[in-house]
Amino acid sequence: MAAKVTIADVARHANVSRQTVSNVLNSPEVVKEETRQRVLAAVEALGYRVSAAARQMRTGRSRLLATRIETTQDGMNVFDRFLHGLTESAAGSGYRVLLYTATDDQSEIAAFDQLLGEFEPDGFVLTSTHHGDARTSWLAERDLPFVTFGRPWGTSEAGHPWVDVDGAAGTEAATRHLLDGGHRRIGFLGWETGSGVGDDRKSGWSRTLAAGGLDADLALETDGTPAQGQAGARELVERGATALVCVSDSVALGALQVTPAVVGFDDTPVAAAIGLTTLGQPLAEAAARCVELLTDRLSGRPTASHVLLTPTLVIRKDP
Amino acid sequence: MAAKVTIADVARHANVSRQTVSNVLNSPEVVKEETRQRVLAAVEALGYRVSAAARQMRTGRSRLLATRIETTQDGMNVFDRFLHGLTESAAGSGYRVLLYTATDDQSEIAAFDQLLGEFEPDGFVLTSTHHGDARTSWLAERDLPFVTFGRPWGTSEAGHPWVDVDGAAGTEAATRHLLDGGHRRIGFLGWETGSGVGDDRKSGWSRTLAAGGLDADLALETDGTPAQGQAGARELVERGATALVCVSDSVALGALQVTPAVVGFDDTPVAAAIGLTTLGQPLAEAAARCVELLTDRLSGRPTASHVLLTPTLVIRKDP
DNA sequence: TACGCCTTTTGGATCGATCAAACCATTAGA
DNA sequence: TCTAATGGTTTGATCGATCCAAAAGGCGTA
Repeated sequence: MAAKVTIADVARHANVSRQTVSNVLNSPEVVKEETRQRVLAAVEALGYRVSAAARQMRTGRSRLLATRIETTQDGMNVFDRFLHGLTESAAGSGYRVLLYTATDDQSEIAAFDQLLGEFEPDGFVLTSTHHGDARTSWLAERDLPFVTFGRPWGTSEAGHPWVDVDGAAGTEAATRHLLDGGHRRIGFLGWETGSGVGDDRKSGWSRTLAAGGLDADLALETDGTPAQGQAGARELVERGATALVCVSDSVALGALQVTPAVVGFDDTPVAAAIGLTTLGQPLAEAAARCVELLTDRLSGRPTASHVLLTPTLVIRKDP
Repeated sequence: MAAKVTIADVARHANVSRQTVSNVLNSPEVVKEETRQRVLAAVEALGYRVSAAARQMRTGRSRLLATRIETTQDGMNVFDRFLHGLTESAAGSGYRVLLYTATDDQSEIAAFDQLLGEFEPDGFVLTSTHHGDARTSWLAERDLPFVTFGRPWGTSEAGHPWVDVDGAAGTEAATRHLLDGGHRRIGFLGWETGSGVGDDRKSGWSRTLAAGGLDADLALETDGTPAQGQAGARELVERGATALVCVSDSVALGALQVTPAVVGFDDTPVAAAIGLTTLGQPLAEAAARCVELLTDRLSGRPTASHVLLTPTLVIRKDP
């Protein structure tokens, strides 16, 4: 294994001092162009890379972003694609993604505490925000940099930057698509009331029907499984529904057993595989925006307070 | 934000020297029990945690494991569950998982090089091994610690530790299950020859039929999509097949449009959602074994050369 | 009492990068 | 001519944990 190349080696090779090398890398504008070139050539020649540990020692910044890797409950989630985008965007800004696991808010806070003591990540990216989220207040109290993918539900205060996908806009597009297809009795299969995401998605459906002068009375709550999706779909169809907007692909999958005019949400692999029309979230962009908000804040640049992205209707069969 | 607690603070609080605190944490056996207790109490009281950066500076070990986050091609993959297990097991051994992205072997090697210079991960976990894998030889040449999830295909040398799931054993179980169900003409839908994983899975099917005195003649290659799965299934059924073993859930999904007696591979969310019988990989255990092999090697303990796990047949409907 | 042996503790040096401040020319201003 | 300012570069000190060599303390034995 090649011996480690330090900043002193580069300095020697370029006939300058350590500090000058450091300046070339961190504040190029204070170094004379000719020297800069010479140092860069030495860096190249020796294959020098800054030691993250040594830099962190001195500056207190680790260039690490921490995020929780979620347990795939029903597996039809979207997190892995988000995580991929996050890793890619972070790398583009010179950051790396560090993973941790947690089972609930409290254990996640414990993970924050431990990570901050050991690896000192510069920031956190939180997912699955929910009502009464203990994590955001814990981080905010300590003035630690973080972004959430998911808006802060419940609290009126927008105390921290967030990125989210506009669920209501999505279901509005879905509902309009079904209306365009000639449907007039369009139902909605949702989650239990109180889930921020679920309520948001439902609102897009109801407001679109209302805008069209139609009753938004065909709605049912489910636990999110295909089984309950199927049962719910059966009931709504009996009550006159000819088409259904669903809160997730998982629910839609069940509904599809009852009627073909179904729109799901999330564009999971399942939807692609079975040809289900659904709403795709711009996950790579969401991840990029998360990194952007966080790194802006970390470098003291003015930070947008939040970003709301619009999902795309992916049409796979005629309703 | 609370000021950082250093080892010197702990030493002062417990009325001992820095070195004694360090000994309590790293070589407890050399410290008198009473002193040990006093130091641990101080650690607890002050909420002290070792600074990973400072330790790494001195010892050269980062307690970081790096792994690539894969792009979900057709999305029906298994990697996210493996990654979750990896993060959890690593944490249990005092390691953290650091992510990077890459598009091919060469860019992954570039990522190795960069990471080794900057964050100095103690080891790598590689997935998706394949014939002529440039990554393993690069790492092996430099004597860097790594494990692969996936056996080294092609090369006879077992030069590095690996963990894999026995695909042949899986398809053998699947084929036997179909035989038990009364089927005698069982087909196989695979990938193109040359894919190590695909050939392995096919071999379990053919050897089981051979052992039962049956011809293993109903086999076709596909590109792995549901579309080709469906086309292939149609052809095999025309040629007399009454049941099909498939190389993946994705292929099985297509085959399912043709005949109900289908077994998939991977137990993806799709399989669970549509009630497909399939082979589940013990991903959490595979991840745990990867961490075990790697940390054994890192601490100089004797290391098993490899681990081969057996998949489980998940029966969801009668063939 | 002196000596050696063993356990436990101590102070200094070190890892590599960056900060703060000093240094050296050279030029502009009084 | 002298001082002040400027641009460009260099020199020590530092971050926190660990390694190293060596000192201090306790105990038993000659």
